Amino acid sequence: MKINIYDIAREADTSISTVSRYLNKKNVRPETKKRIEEVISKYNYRPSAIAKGLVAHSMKTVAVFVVDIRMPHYANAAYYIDNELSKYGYRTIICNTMGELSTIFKYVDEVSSQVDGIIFIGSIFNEINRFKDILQTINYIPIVSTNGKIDVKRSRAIYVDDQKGIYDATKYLINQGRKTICYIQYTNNVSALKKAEGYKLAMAEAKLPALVYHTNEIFSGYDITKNILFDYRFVEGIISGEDLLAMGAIRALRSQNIEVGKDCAVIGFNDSRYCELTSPTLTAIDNKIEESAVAAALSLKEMIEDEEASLDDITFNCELKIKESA
Amino acid sequence: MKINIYDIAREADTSISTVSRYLNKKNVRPETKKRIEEVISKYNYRPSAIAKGLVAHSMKTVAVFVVDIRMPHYANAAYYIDNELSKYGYRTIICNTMGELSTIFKYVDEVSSQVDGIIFIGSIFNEINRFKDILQTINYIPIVSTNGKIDVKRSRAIYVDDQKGIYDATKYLINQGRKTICYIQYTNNVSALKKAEGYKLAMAEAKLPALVYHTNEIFSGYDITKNILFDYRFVEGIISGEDLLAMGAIRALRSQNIEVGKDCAVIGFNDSRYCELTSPTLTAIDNKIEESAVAAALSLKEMIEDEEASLDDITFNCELKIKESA
DNA sequence: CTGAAAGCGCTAACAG
DNA sequence: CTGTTAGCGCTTTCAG
Repeated sequence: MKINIYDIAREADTSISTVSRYLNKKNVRPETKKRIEEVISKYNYRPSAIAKGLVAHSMKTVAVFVVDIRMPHYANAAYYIDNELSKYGYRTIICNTMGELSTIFKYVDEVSSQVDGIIFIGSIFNEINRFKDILQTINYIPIVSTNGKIDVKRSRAIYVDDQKGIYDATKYLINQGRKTICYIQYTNNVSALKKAEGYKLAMAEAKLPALVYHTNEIFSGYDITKNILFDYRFVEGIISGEDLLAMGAIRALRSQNIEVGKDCAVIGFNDSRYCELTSPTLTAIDNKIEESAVAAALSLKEMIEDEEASLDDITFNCELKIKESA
Repeated sequence: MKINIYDIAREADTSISTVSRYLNKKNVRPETKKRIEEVISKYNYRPSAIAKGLVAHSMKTVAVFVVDIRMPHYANAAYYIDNELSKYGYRTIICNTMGELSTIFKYVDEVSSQVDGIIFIGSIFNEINRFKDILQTINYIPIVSTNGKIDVKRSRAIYVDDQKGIYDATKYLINQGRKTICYIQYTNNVSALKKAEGYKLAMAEAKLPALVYHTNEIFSGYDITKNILFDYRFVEGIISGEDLLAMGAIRALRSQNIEVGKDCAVIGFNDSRYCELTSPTLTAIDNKIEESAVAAALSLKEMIEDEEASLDDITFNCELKIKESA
């Protein structure tokens, strides 16, 4: 039932090398070629990618590590990476780690002997650097990471300057004359801290108090904003490290009949397409997911195919995308 | 640099079979075991998954075909599938097809010789049935599909009764005394048509006119609703085949100061968590993504591991999740 | 408990 | 242009 190259060769009355040559588009005498083609299409034979992989030392597969593919940022990154790499014949294995070290370890262990390279999306994966044995197991395979750098031989980092993005956005609100501006911080990972830092910096420069609210639940924007309103009834601006939190904030503000964009400005982070769906539409910091994902994909491909590929850091800048909420 | 089982055996002064046994947790004399362990951890050796795969005829990998991982429905499905299957040591390859036949073919061709099974998410993949040679290439591998059935030997279908879901939702609005109820249809695939059918059925039973608006752009809810309002200024209900469209509808309605949930009810489809983010929150039809995805994953696993596994269809029913918009 | 050897399905010299 | 043969790195009999 499962047919292999020997079966094809036998039935086409030739040798496996000739079949292999045919498969790899090398020269084969027309008559022989015809016979091979017939047998192949008769059985709809497909050469085993695994056997091929064993010879080539490559399955043409990469692993993409994310926290949770359900979150827009990761879904987008995974999409653009897959889209780019599939052009070159690479397949993408998704690893949902939920940010848990044990899960990360498990996946790294499983895929490291199977993939040509790994992309880590998000600063959380910096945690890996604390574990020497994990670093060891991926020490010689090409690694690309966004917003962080993995400490192995062949590692390249793609940075997006989140901190400056938030800093600029905060400035933007301050320049509108707003004073009571709150920041909603999501999680405590490196990126989250940097973002909050951007906010604090801008506020400090304007001699305004930093009002940071913290959450680990991405859909809690509504609830957090309730707290904000309890503390600061006349809040003039809310900036958040995640679009979804900002969307929740808009809902909370509107439920109190606070005019979003006027009484209180709201700014999100990511500029996912969901920003179009709130009323008013959400002004957000575009952190260049597509650009950075494509850069990650291309970098990884180069590192896989060229031992000498550049390992220089790449940095992108955020861009504030003004819409209705600020 | 890249070390293999021979290297380990040599340095541990034993044979590769013994190393292999150790690797597969079979009995090995304690002293030998100790030596092997030392060498393995010295080099941080990981057995090649590819070579293993060649012997086992399995890479413990499945492919999940979606239209676009960026859409919540697919991201959720992929998440739950990966989550379930990873418990059993399977990895998930994501194939973003954008619903294009050529892309579907390309991916099927590439992965069919590499994966243990395939899951197709969404009725669009019914299209495959029109192409005999594609069916041929996956004829013997386990296939699970949602909202559709692939015509191959080892195929199992998971259905969610979308039509009834929409029918019930429409009824729900009708029972509220609403008469001018519009439906926004997304794409023309089998599921989309069935959903629209559910709406039409309910409207017909109530002797109300079916008002169907059509779009192929998932973020066009706002624009479509502008059209609806142009045609029916006093529309009393909008039902949509996708949450995102309904979210856009809410925005359009509110921009016209139409009270959503009272003047005009809005119902979405999927009941993704984004429904919590609009104001008012979106009432939506829960089409049981988690349940069906888990069922798909489990079914596929069974089919992979047991030649005789059940191939009976599985059907889930939708559930209307009432929130503020209806 | 252990080692030798065959084999998984393919590619790539090498000799013809 | 073609066939033989030796791997690729494992697992799995089969003897011992």
